[in-house]
Amino acid sequence: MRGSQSSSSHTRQRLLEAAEVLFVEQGYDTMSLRQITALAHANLAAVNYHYGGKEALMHELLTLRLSSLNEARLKLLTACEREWHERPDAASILGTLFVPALRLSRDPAGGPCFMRLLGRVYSDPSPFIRNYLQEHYRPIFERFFEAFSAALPGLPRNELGLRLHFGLKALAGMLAGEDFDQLAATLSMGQDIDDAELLARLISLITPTLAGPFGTAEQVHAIERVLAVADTQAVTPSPARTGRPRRGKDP
Amino acid sequence: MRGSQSSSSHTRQRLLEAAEVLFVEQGYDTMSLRQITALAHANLAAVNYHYGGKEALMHELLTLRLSSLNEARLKLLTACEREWHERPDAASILGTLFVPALRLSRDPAGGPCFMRLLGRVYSDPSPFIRNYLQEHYRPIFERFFEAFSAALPGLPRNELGLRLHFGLKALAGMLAGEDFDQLAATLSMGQDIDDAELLARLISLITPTLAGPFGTAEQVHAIERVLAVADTQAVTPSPARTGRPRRGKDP
DNA sequence: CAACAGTTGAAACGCATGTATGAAGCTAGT
DNA sequence: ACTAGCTTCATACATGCGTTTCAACTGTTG
Repeated sequence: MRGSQSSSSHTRQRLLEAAEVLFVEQGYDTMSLRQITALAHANLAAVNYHYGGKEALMHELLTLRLSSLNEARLKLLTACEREWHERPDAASILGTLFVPALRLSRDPAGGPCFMRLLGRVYSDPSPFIRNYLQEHYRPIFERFFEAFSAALPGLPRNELGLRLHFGLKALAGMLAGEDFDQLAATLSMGQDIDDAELLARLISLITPTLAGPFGTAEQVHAIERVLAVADTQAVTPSPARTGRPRRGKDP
Repeated sequence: MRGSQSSSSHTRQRLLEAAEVLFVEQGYDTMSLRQITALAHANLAAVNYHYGGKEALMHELLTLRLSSLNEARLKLLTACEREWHERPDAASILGTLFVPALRLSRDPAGGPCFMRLLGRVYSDPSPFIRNYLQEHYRPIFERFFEAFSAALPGLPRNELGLRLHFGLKALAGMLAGEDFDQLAATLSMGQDIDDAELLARLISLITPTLAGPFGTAEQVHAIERVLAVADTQAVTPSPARTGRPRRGKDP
């Protein structure tokens, strides 16, 4: 009955690996089944045969990479809340988000470029990826949102949502763009620092956005001075663009 | 010779407006010429006839919307540097970036949803949009980079680039996602505040990222505590996924 | 009126994508 | 050996894209 497909079902694995590489480099929409199957030295139909379609393949990849990460995050947050006698502050909560990610990025089980994958996932514009995250990880997002809310009392919930959205989106954009090692190199500035300090520097980019005051008197004053200078400037007259139709393209 | 095409060359205008709406809502790659021409009640071939292609249409739209903005930004920065007797600090420089944008967003000349357009432009993943920004606005980006560098001495240039990339990308992502008025409503928290305070609050989201210290002792300590808890947790055994091939899709 | 440049219209082209089909190849189990 | 089942292969399909073509239409000009 069975036992035959195990011989060369390495194809399944190679397809997954190829998909991971191409997804990290290009994103979901841009990577094509023909690219994937070519990189995996497999036939075009292989993806549909082994997984049932492009989305199913991606679903498998995402589940493989993200489920253990988010499990670890939840466990870590819960453990910190239980073992400590105080509520975790914002920096600690960010730590429970980043520590598991950093560990997986160095674990072969996390894949060859885990951090860039993470960045892609959180910043990919494709509806399918969006929907996957929405469906699978809204509970854990809400869990961490509540933790942040408890750590930052006095911050209205919509304001907190705004700032979280702001800070984490920026982080995802950076991770997607460049290798994490490169980011780490910039953050460590050539010195040899340990994980705690590295993560602390990364977190220091976000915490001020979360906890910082908004609209200090100094800042308001600075803007008022700029506004005053802007008022002195004449209103730029719109150049009245008048374009003519032209056939074809002009090389 | 002429005079005939002016009768119903409103088509050109309508195409531009439709492209703007669809670009703001979907981005460059996702919006199709068929959508644009349908929304503009024009023929499919109209874009190629009037502009020469999709990219040329977009080029016209971007130039129309962005050239005056960046002109105003440069003028304002230069004016502030000249009129003041001190170098502008980071908040003021951010002000010279945001004040012209805020004005244009309230000026009919800026288009119906200027802020969202701005967000889209700066966060669109399409190579064409990227390339347009790179080619047309690198000088002004470098101009402002130097200004920030002067305002934040002691910050290495690559570290500054990292933080600017971080903060401005996050801002663009937010503007693209939701209407600016909605953002303003959240920032003002229902109260009635003037432009200076509104912009100050917006800027307060970014300045701490730019000027803040990185890796304080407190933060390092917080991370070390999280790392300690993480070490106590057993390494999660990977659930050994064994999937079987399945033909077709399962609805 | 007739000729003409500008504009619109409907249809097709070439290309790339994800998916489906059916024959051929291969590897066991009897 | 041979048959059954899993896997691969080449190929075709339907769809959507940007672009092109050319005929029909429009309003002005000589």
